[in-house]
Amino acid sequence: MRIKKEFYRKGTIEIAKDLLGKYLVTIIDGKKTVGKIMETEAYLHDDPASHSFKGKTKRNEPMFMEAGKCYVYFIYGMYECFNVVTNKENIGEAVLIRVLKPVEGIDFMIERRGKEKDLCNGPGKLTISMGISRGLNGVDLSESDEIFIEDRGKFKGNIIESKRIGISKGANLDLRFSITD
DNA sequence: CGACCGATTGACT
DNA sequence: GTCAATCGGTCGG
Repeated sequence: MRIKKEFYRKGTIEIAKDLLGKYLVTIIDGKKTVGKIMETEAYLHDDPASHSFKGKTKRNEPMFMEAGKCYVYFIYGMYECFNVVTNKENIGEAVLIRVLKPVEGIDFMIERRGKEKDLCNGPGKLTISMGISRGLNGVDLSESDEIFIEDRGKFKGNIIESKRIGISKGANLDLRFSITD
């Protein structure tokens, strides 16, 4: 069932861990796709690597909205990355979804990606496969019919903590969380 | 206004 | 392993 608003009212790191094993669902253009969340990364307000570090701007404004909203940003001129906004309004924190395991609508993912491999194993890839774009910025995950997260229960396993990758600024804190299948 | 650069990816050595 | 692609946000003049 769909995760309720209360889920997002916890600490950012706790949410980053709790999102593992949950299912991200999008219904864009009537095409339903579902992916199991396999890897996340936490971005905190006092973190030099976070977009929110230097305060609110036009770009990162969704990060400062209430918990449970979407933050989608455009990066490197060609990719978009999907985040779940956390913490209270006016505190810019979020959890980046890095890796999904395709579960439903795989044909739609292949159609959007134009290839059959590597559909969701990276933050820029999963947004393409799931049909996520900047138009979803500020959308509430507990209310939208286009994008939401489901808890299908049953996940049990070890959470692996590791250093974040692909960033130049900031300490290599253990803010990256993943599970195996 | 111009210059720089990024929470990435894919192609290539 | 290396590196170019590509463009909106941000910052300095």
